[in-house]
Amino acid sequence: MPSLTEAFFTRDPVTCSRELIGCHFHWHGAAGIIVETEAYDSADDPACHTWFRPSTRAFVESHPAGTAYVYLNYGVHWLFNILVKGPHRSGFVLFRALEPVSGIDAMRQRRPKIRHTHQLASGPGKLTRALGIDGSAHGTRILLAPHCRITRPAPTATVTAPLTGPRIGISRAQDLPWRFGHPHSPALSQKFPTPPAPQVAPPR
DNA sequence: GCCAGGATGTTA
DNA sequence: AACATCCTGGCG
Repeated sequence: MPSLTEAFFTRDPVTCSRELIGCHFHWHGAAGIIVETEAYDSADDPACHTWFRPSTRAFVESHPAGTAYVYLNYGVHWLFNILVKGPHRSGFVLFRALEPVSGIDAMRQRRPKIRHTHQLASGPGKLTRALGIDGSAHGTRILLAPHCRITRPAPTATVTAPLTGPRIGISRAQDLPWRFGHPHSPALSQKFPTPPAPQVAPPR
């Protein structure tokens, strides 16, 4: 399976977030399928940290595409993002959920109370806990690090139509459908809204 | 199964 | 004061 390079992240955040669904994320000997992501746009997205944090605007300016942006949320959970810098748009991809594939024993050790495999990383804070990601990854170019790989599946296995919906846990910009999910994955953090009924009756 | 509430650190 | 969350306990 081909590995992503930093070039993947030199496009716009929404495209990157959507195309990451179905890719495999390897971190220090553990790995899983990326089943849920969210896009944040550094220019005009009120939910993006750049909207209200000068330090995050400086981070975007001073780091290349593919840099990890990791921060502590609610004082409790590390959240893992990758910096995206395209010619027209920049921002972040938030990794929200993973379906564990390997290194499951290590994930269980870090999340000892979790019974079901598909609940080990079914949320952005759970994901970082399961993989052992913390603030030490912040600001590093993960795709150049030997312990990190993101691989793309064969074209036949690519998720062509990920689920979409509003982002979770934010109060601003609820109208933007910038959350993406793997259809029918058991490891999503929450259900996606059912898509609107088709406007025209399908042919029979 | 559901929901209310608490823990907790960094930013502004 | 707000916050891109998770877990627990209480209730049915």
